[in-house]
Amino acid sequence: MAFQTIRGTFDVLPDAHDTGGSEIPGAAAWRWAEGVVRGTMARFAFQEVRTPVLEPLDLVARGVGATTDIVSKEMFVVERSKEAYVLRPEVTAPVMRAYLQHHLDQRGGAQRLFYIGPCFRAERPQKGRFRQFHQWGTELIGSDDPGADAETVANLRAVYDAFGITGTRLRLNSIGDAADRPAFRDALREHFAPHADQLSETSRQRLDTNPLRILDTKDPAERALLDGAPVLTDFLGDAARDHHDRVKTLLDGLGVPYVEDPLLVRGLDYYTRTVFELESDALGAQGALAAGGRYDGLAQAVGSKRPVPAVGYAAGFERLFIALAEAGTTLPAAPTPDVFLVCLGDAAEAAGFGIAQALRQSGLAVDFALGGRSVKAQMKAADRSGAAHAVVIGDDELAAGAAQVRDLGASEQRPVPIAELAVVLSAGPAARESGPSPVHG
RNA sequence: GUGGCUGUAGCUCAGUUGGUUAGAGCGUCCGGUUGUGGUCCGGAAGGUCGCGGGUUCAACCCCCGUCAGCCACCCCA
Repeated sequence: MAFQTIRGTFDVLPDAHDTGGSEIPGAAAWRWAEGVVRGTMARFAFQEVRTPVLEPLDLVARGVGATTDIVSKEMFVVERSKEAYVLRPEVTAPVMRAYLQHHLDQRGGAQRLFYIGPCFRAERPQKGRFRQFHQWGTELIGSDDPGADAETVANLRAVYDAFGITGTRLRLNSIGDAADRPAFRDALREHFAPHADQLSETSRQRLDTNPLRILDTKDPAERALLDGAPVLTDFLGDAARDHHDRVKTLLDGLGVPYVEDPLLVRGLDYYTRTVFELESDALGAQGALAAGGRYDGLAQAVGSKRPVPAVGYAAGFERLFIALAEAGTTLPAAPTPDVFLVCLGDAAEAAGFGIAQALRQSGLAVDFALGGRSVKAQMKAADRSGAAHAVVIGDDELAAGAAQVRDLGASEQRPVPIAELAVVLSAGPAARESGPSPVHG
């Protein structure tokens, strides 16, 4: 085997396969999952946008934040003609870029947008963590109303409900407005400074660059220092506090469950006020299924003259599939043809192409073996294809003008005039459109 | 980026204290007389034992490096 997928990437094949630990669902499962997402988005009146995989490096650096891990060490940078591009590590900054570039505010009102697509981060691969991974997410741009936050969270929950995934926990917090942050940062620094020697090297750096990040440390020793540390909630300005309260009231009214977590912060710089994360205990270290929040500061960070309030979330397909597997959900298998054509001899094979074409034009999915294999081999292939019927054509059938139609399930066959094949075969179980549904168990 | 574990046919795995033609099951292909599958029987193809060095008369087995996967950390979806 000469070439292989590069580290942390994978192929999607007709059937599921695994990379050694992570099960990669087949293409039909991906299509189905994307369809479930699209269905939910439609019900929330979110509309799709598709942005390039390649974006200007500066957009990401300024949008996501230069001190973040993503920008400082996980970007795939592409250089060409002195321009620096990156394979997008997330899609929020690109969508905001598109919103500003195309003046989507001129469509009127807040824009309810969603996306589905690949992202790239040069992290060390693990189960549920790839270098090319796939996300869907929403961006509700142009509204500072708490209702926008509530809609976003409600949408997130609705998607996972549609997938039948239970046992998740939605953590919610407010990190306040940019103006609230300095006082809190100072308070944090004051709190940690005396214990700097007990902090890890990275935390000590963060004390300088981004003290909020120390809050979500998992280091037990550092967690101990969190006792008595200043609480973000106490530093919220009136506007942010009121906003947060109204978001919670709306979610309570909707019956959307969440838990408040004053230690929840986000790794990306653009967040303001509302932040949340959906996690599952079933996923091990990759517990985060989805995360998001409000990012009122992003637009200006990427060059807008006016502030543009917005809120959204991003969710990972790879982790969704792990959660679906944990839930015992059966994913759709590759589609099967309706008919498998078995041709004996050159004349029959020549006629077979015409018959296949006619059946296909009538809407049937038709497969057949190329290259004149033995009847036995062709029948075996027909069986394996999953087709409901095999249509056998040989010299006898051509002479009689009638093919043998074999019901592969019942093992019965009868002659059918070639001209009537399309009608007869279409009369069967032709509910192929919607495809199989997953079974929850 | 750090640490640990793993790496033999398409898949799941065997492979004796290093010993000379590396095996099995499943799968694939062909066949079991002239045109019929899912069972059965027979046969075949398929492996530079992840890759590269080293030790040795001799290495899939030992040593070093490297790549990849997995797990944890970090971080994140």
